[in-house]
Amino acid sequence: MSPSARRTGRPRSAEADRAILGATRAALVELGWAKLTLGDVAARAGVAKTTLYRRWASKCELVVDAVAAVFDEHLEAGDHGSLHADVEAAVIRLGALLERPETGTALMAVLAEAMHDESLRCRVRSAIVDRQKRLVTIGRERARLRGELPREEDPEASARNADLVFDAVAGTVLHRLMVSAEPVDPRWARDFTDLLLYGMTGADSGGAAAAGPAPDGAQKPAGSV
Amino acid sequence: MSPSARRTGRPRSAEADRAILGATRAALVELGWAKLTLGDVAARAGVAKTTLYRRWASKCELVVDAVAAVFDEHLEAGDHGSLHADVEAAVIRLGALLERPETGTALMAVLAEAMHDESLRCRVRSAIVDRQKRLVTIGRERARLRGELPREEDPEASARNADLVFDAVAGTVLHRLMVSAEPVDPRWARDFTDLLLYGMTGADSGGAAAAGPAPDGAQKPAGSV
DNA sequence: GAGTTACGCTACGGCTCGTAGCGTAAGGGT
DNA sequence: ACCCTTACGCTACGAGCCGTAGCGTAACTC
Repeated sequence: MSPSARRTGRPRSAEADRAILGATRAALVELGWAKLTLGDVAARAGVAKTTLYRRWASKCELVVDAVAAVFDEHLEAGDHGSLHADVEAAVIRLGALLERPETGTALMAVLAEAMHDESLRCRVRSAIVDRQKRLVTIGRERARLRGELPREEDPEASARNADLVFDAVAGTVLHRLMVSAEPVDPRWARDFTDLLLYGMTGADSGGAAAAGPAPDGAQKPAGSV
Repeated sequence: MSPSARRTGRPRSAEADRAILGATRAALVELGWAKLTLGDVAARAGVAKTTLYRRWASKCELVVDAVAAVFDEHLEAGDHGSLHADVEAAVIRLGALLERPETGTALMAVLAEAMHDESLRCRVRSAIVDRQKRLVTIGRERARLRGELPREEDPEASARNADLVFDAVAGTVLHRLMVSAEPVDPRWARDFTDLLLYGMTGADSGGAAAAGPAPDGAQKPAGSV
């Protein structure tokens, strides 16, 4: 089982892997989850159907890997100077990622199927979720060093809060795109970031100005740079 | 097509409808979306497969209706006395709804499929989303009357904010349950409500501390009843 | 070269799909 | 009561995809 156990024999074609995953994404966009057939994927990828079955046991696992590859390409947690800017950038990045027709569709379908398959759920978690969640932890740590967030003594409470923020960011963006079916444009990203940082009571309707929103987008409170 | 056009002939059995929708939910829990077959649903419901096809053109539409029926049973926007209590109650209610294995699974799968089917997306929207969204509008209106939220002159901005809050509430709860796979328990509901109302800077770790802006809603610590 | 593993190809039983055809049940119109 | 209309249950069917097995060949290690 160890990696060295596979030193002998003909190695698996790495190009076949890439072709299959790419074909999976392409087929997903054209056909959708329900009509996606593994035979079709194999044909698009130019490999035999049996080759595909030798590597992935089910449609779900194949799609998870296909999507995870896209997520991995867009993993970054750059420092944008402030908590507000970091959150806003993460929202934009995640939105752009999920706006790809292949990504959102596949993710939703896989998550639905993972409800009945514990191993699949673990696969999703390790391949996608945990990696994204790390970005939240990093961003919060940076904000704490900047003094934008209070120090937290209790590590367990800190983890709870990180999970909460992650669910809030990822879930809201996902819902915006998948359910409400509206784009994650810059204005929405800013509004949402304001909501996340300052809450409904402080961020609504342009914040301080109850008389009307300030279109010039004057930075709301003192928090930003 | 008018309702009066169907006055003649044998009427459709309302009981068959209920049996089919119930059987769909049951099968969904046991088998999941992928393995759910219409033939199986028909058998469980005690109706002929052809009867099922006469009413629903596809698996998606059937499941949408099956889930929408559950959502309809739990639509309420009771006044809990404060914006905080209203939001918290909505989170709990939505969480309980989506915690049912049939509901969450089905919703995710249907949403995934709706990416490729505009008519299906409309069906989901009118059957589920819009009705839930109305609750947000009602709650915000009540909060405005209480003075918990500022008045909003611009109806377009108000609608934008309502959509944002809806995406935040529904999306975060959905993500918590489907992706993070953790329960919506009372503590989480309270933490999330705090986040929504007072923001990351004000709600974290129970302190209005540090550098964050002081939320004008000073009732936060005493908020939990 | 011998051994090992992956690949492409073909073929197959099994299952589900969605539809068609038929006879029957349950209402409305006169 | 009688027809008309529509829905129902049942059976059967072609079509498509699934997932596997078997075979010969290709690629790489020792």
